[in-house]
Amino acid sequence: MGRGMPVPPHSQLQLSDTQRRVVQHLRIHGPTARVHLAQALDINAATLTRLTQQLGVLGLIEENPANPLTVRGRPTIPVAIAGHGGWSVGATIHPGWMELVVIDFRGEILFEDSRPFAQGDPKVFARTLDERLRALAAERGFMRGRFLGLGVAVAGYAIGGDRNRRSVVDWIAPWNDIPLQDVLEGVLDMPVWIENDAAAAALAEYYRPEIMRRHRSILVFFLGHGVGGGLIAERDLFAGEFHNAGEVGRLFPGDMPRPSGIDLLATLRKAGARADSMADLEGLMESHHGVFEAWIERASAQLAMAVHSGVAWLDPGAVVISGALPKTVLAQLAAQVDAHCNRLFSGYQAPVPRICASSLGSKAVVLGAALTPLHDVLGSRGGESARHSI
Amino acid sequence: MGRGMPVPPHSQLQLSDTQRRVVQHLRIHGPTARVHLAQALDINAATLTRLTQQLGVLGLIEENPANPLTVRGRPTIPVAIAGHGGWSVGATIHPGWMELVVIDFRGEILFEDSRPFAQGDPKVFARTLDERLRALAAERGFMRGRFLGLGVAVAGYAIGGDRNRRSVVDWIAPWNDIPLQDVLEGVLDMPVWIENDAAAAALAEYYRPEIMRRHRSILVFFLGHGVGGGLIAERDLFAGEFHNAGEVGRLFPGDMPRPSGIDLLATLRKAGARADSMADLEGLMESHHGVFEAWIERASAQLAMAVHSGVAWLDPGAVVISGALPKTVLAQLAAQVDAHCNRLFSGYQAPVPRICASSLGSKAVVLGAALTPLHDVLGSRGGESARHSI
DNA sequence: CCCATATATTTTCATTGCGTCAAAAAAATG
DNA sequence: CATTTTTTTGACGCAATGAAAATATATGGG
Repeated sequence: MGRGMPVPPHSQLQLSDTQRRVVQHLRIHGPTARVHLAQALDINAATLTRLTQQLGVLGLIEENPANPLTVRGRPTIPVAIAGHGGWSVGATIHPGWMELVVIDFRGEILFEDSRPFAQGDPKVFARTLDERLRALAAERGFMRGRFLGLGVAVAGYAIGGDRNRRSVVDWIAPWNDIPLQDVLEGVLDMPVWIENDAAAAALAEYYRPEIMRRHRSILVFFLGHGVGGGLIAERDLFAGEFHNAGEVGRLFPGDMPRPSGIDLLATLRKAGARADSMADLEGLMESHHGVFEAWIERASAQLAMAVHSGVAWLDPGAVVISGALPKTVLAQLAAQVDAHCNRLFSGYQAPVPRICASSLGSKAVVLGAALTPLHDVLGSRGGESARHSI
Repeated sequence: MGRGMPVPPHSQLQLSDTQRRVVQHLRIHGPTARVHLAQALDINAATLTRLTQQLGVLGLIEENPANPLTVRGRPTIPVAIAGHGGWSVGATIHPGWMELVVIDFRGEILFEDSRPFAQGDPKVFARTLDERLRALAAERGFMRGRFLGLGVAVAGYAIGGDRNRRSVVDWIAPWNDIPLQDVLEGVLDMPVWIENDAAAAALAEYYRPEIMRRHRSILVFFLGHGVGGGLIAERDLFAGEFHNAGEVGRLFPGDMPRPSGIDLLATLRKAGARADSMADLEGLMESHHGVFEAWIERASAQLAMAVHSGVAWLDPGAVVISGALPKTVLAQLAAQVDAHCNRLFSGYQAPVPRICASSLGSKAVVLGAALTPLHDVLGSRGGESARHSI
């Protein structure tokens, strides 16, 4: 796996269909010997050698230490997604602060940071990010040319079928209805992807090996400031005709409380607790056990409705309940939704999806943001397609 | 567009990616001159000439009569999907009778037939079909080698994630949980596709030019014996992880009346009308106007719920209400569902889907069955992929 | 230790599909 | 008949892939 021609910056990376297939197989099945890759992908061994060489030069894959031997003959050397070939950045904005992660091509988090950010202006956001990245390049050797791009997760839906122009919640009013991709790319010199926060979370949940290995399609809920959904169909993020697939917040009428993190906080406050932010939740669980119980019961009934309809339409392999809530809360929610659904699905011979809780927690959104470039360039069919509207 | 080498039977037809792109463009945009095709598909004019030659030899496309001229120079000759290059068969089974259509590559119905069929046995079904096709070959020159395949629409959901093994309604009990594709292919010597009836209907609705030209994703309801749904995502039939996407019958609890054709019949009978089959509906519309009105009101409220959730999850470009009901009934249903949904979607800046009634009526299912082979071989990405369960 | 055997990987060579270019042919108008 | 535009054809190159031969690296047995 030598080093020949100079490698172009990753921001211009474009893989062929076959190359993408190899990468995707490795991502799903983990380190694999070339023979088995060839077999599984129905690609000639010679072709496969060339493919792995190319991907090696690009820094996308590397050879793993050989397996302990079991048979005679030349031993297999598994190849795997490379850990240090390049990076992707994810960012998202919260009320009053911003979050940032850098991941490698395996999807592992190399660096994470969150800092106060009161200003709404997206240009200031981009400049702050840029600063941070330059500092990181100096401190830890994250070379600029090796960044695939930046994914930004935004809490808001697409307007006019344009994924880059969104109607956003009030605390980031300056982000409303402007061409976010262009604005951010104007400041940062790397490709930018804009994604809905729940959709990003869905991508992150899907990229967990235990999910990806088992399923091709999943449904994800993310309970945070509101409640959102995301949907992976045939291993790809499903956008919908106007880029608003998964906007399940709409399913819960505005005049009733929604099953969201904010709503749990409000419920706790009403019960006399001091709950200002999601970070407080963990600490209140013991003292306000009953309030949590009641809320979980109500929220799970609401979620079960949305799960039920989502499953009927999409027939996913799994449903993941994710969000900025304590893990035990998510787990209880998942269990109760599961119970509700089992009742609804009873007497039905077809396979039904597992309903499970996320283990990523609130990190799902920003991680998913970082995975967006990765997924688009290295994973899904299109590449380039998802970044530009129409 | 000459004729050179002997052409292989269509049952083994396999198009390259580029060939498929050309065919798909023609299907969506109608007859198109080669210059414009080359431009739209970003394919070199020389390459395009070669592609159209190949597709011409295969009998897939043909030259249309030239357009009236507007400018100097050699006039453009539009090419179009050929009408007589080959055929596809669709079949479906109803309580007591079966339905059959033969379509050409444009999707036009060349022949349709329905005949009593009391027996449940799928082998007898296949033999009856085979007989009928042989007779047609003799009478009307439908040569066997020019059949792409047979699509069979079945009212039942897939068991165990196998699209060819289904849990079916009681009046075709012998079809239950057997490998339908194998059984039918054992009798008929052509490739067989098995599809859910509502999914087939969705395909048929999608292939109407006014839909296909405008949208990439749609949601379809089919009201017949029960209620079913089908879903086109990114111009492809979406199957779900276990091949049961669109099973929206589940959304309506079993102990309540569902918004189906059967339910309308039952409602009419309860009101004293003599309504034995869907064919009677048309005649009762005047005499039982009030009953229809009331039913439509109730059914549209039920449907609106399912539409609402489907739209929230999938964000389709359009929703089509189809079924074995009189057109005016479907139209009224669509209008009322639309009204309901507009209420639910109000205050939302994103584009919302049109909700419209089908003009295909009960024919949608069998037509969609016939389109299944066409779609899989000539249209969607895979080709071959959808016919075999993983 | 040396050699036959087994298996994985790499190299070499041929084929195919498609893009480019340039030129010719076709079919109209003025 | 000159001009214009589309379509066809031929020559050629490149990139991707497959088939077969060569090479690498192990085991196992004398």
